[in-house]
Formats: sequence, structure tokens, C-alpha cells
Amino acid sequence: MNTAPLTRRARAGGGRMTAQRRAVLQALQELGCAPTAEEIHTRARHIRSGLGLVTVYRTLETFAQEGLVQRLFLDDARGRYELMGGRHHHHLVCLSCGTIQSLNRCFLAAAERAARARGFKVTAHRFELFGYCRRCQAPAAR
Amino acid sequence: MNTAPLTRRARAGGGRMTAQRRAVLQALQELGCAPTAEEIHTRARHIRSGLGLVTVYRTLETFAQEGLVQRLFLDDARGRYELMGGRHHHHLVCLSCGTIQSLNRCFLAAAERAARARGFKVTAHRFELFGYCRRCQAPAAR
DNA sequence: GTATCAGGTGAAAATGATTTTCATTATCAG
DNA sequence: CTGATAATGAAAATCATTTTCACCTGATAC
Repeated sequence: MNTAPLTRRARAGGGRMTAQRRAVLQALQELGCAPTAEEIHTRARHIRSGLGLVTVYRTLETFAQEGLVQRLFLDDARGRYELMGGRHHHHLVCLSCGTIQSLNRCFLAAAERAARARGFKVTAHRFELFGYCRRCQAPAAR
Repeated sequence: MNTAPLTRRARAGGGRMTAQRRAVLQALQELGCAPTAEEIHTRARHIRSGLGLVTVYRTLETFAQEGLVQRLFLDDARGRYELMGGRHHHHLVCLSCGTIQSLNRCFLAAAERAARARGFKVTAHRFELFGYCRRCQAPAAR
């Protein structure tokens, strides 16, 4: 798997490119759909043994600030992380086993249809908009 | 504010109706949009002083199992709770001040339009489907 | 290439949200 | 009214995550 473009983007953020960060990037790329810090740590450890969980957290936080990674919360309090810049998509979260699949389209009806087409039984959905409320936009937005 | 219908629904779940649970229900009703356990605790304490935070958590968990309350995760790891059975809706989460507003319609385009109409600047959205994957449905779903 | 040093790392401890434990209290079916 | 048993409160435990701090190492300047 080619991590060069990611490495370039990460370096562009101003930080240094260490073996640990490379391992986290590669793990993210290999794991794909919204893994937890723990899962990323386990995978990245195979690439760079001795890598600490704390470093994984710090690295993910750094990448998130640089916009390289997005942190999201699905069905529980554990943060989940995924690389940004891929195609915009949403998730299918299984309430029984917790597996997460991704879904490319984002319109409601189409999404539900797409989910059903893969045998996923939809029992609930969640749709949230993030941004800045009127009060926080003016006078100095953010 | 009338809590009688809620009290009835809560009792129907099989549990006992205590002053603490009544206070939590009332607080949920008064607070409206997706408060945290902490916020619910603070409000419910005014109704029933001495009410412990632990009890709030337990009560919310119980209500969630009975389908009276839904627990959700928005922009951070803190769980948020809201009464079920109201009109289906979604949320506007301000990334700056953290306030949460609710939105009635759930179709993407309409939702974004509705958000903008209230001066909310949308910078991202999240849409998740929950349910059971093919593997978990068969042979004994759930 | 090598020195330099700010940025990065690992381990341990701290934190914050939530859950568990356990002794005590209170609801409500009979 | 009373007993069985569910619910409560306080303290301690747990889990994910963050902070601290002493040590290390990329990558720029030489």
C-alpha cells in the first residue's frame, strides 16, 4: 500500500515525519473504516513495534488538527478515526456486532436503499449537521 | 409541565416510579435538546435535592433500555440523552459553543436549507444508519 | 556529514465520564 | 400494612483519553 501521498500531506502540516507517524498512517490506510485508537494501535504495532498507545492518540490528534484525519463518534463513547480526503461517505453501524461498513451516497432515501441492498436491516439512523450557529458567526466567526 | 404520560410510559416498562426517576423525566422534558447526564443531574437536583449523579446515569440507562430515552453521541465522547417518541428530528451542533438545536425534517437537502434559514453555517454533516448487518440477522437476529 | 535543538516519544500518572459495588432505603403487590 | 425486592447514594473501580516529564531523534543549518 502506497503511503507516500499521505506522508507528503502530513509533512505539509508542518510536523516531522517519524517512523511512528508513518506507522499510524499506514494502519489507518489498511484498516479503512473508522477504527478506534486501540485498533489502530494494534495494527500500527505490527509495523513499528514498541509504538505506544499514547503516541497513537497524540498522532491522531495532530493529524486531525491538520485535517488529515477525522475523529467521529458513532454508537459509543470511543472515538473513531478515518482518513479525510477519500470520497465523502457515511456508515452502517451494526448494533449487534459493532462492525462498521461505509456507504458512498449520502442522500437519505438512497442511503437506506443502499443499506438494504447489502442485507443491512436499518432500525434507526442519525443525521447531524455541524457548523457555527448565528451567535458564533458574528462578529468574529469561530 | 405535564409528566403524567411519561410517568405512565416509564411504569409500563416494569420499573418502579420513584421521586428520583420523576425528577429525571421532568428534567429531560424541560431541557429538551440532547442534554448530557451532568446537565440533567443539575436540573433534576432542583426538583429533587440530594439526587445523585450515579442515580441519574442508572435511570437514563434504564429508560434507554425501555425505549423511553435515546442516548446519542454528537461531537464528543459525552453521551447525550433525549426523550423518544417526540417527532423524529436531527441536530444542529455548533462547533464553537456546543449548543444543540433540533431540526424536524430529515432529508439532507431540506435539512441543510433549514439549517441555513436559521443562520446556521453548515461546515460538515454526519449521517449514520444503525441496524443489523446480514451476518447478525441470520439465523437468530439479534 | 554532523551538530543542534525543537518537536516527538514512551511510561506513568492524571483526568473525566461512566459503571460497579454494597449497605441502606423505599415502592407497591398482595 | 408489610415484605420482597427494586432503587438509591457514596465510594471505589473502570475505561478511554490527556498530561507530564525526562529522554530521544528528524531535519535544517553549517
